[in-house]
Amino acid sequence: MTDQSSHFPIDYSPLFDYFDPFHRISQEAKEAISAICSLSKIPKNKDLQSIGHTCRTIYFVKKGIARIYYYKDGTDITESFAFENSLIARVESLFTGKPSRKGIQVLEDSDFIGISSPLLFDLYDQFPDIERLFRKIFESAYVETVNRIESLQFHSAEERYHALTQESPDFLKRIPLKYIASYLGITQVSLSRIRAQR
Amino acid sequence: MTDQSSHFPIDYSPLFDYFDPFHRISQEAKEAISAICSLSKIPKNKDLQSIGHTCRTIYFVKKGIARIYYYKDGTDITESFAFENSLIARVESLFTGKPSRKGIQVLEDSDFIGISSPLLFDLYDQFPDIERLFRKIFESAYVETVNRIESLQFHSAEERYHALTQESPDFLKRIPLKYIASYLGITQVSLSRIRAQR
DNA sequence: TTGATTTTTTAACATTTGTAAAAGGAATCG
DNA sequence: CGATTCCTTTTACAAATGTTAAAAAATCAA
Repeated sequence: MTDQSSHFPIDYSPLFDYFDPFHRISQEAKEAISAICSLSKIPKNKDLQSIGHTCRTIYFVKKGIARIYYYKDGTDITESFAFENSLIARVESLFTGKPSRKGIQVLEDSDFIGISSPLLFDLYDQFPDIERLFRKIFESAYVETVNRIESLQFHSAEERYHALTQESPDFLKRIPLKYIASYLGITQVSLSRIRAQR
Repeated sequence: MTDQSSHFPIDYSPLFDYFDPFHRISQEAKEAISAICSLSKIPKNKDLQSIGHTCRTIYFVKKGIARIYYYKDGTDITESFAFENSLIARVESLFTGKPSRKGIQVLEDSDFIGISSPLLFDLYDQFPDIERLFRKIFESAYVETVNRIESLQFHSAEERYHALTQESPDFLKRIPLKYIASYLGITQVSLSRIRAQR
């Protein structure tokens, strides 16, 4: 089966292992979350979510890599990447309910656990611990985003590239450089130049 | 009284008017929040919070303007501004509990309502609606930050400047250009050049 | 494997942005 | 008011990054 959602029995343990450090929730709460999840297997280079649709699913990357991208004057720009054991969602659409100009594309054959966001938000009323869990998850994502601004605002492209190679060497091995360039806010040509410097 | 906190009777209505569109809370909840607030009056150019301290207060700007700033290789960089009727906090410290390399400086004689964050987080257990209110406030701030990344990542300095003049003409009237330049991620000289272009 | 396609690098030149220093203006304070 | 200080602009030059096109390298599919 490819490019399909499934309701076959799914192993949710990686998801709950990911949740645990943020906030512990009851077994009952875990079951409530499981009930609003489904598995998606997406082949390399396909879109998990297409440009123009409103984000109503929060994805957990079980296997593979994905990126959020959009077009600016016809050129493809990568906003962010997500690796195994992390969440990915177009938050500006998730939290506003407006259609997103961004899409999510898969860079390797990947498996996702999709959590329905409208159903999740309904669970918040019933399970305050689920609300607290996701509050903490998004607070943490917010902090990462603030740190990223600092990087874009006043580090040179070269500094940003070298920081990336140190923090996540995996990036360079598994992601095409053309995607890394726009993620760093520069062109492919500039990135090649930086790489050639030593 | 200047540069001092006060527990004199404070008019909290602007704060609760600001909260309302995010999430309605009970009168009891409002009183609980009021009980953990205090007023700070800070004169122009002074620091509301200094570099190196851990953020334990969320500020509401009642009057005036403030900015979050830090030093990169000795040069002063503005991360963000806050005007009347908005919140300001160094979230990377607020949510991690670590000391902040950033400070908050006041650009005009200003009045703030300071909300103690440890006491606020305690209220979350007692008042789920307060937790929900702040969850929504920070989700909204998160969305703004994501949009700012897009601006820094793939708009030119000139585009960013013109976007700013359109979105918030007030910026230009009330904030020294040297602070606007670093906020846009460029030097004062570059900003002057852009401004001179027409 | 071969051939086709995609990705990455290189080159040459244009444009943008940075740096340092000086000059002009504006605000502040006694 | 005058003097000082701070802010903004201007100038000249340097460095970084963008643009376009082509070559080289890597990847993919038959």
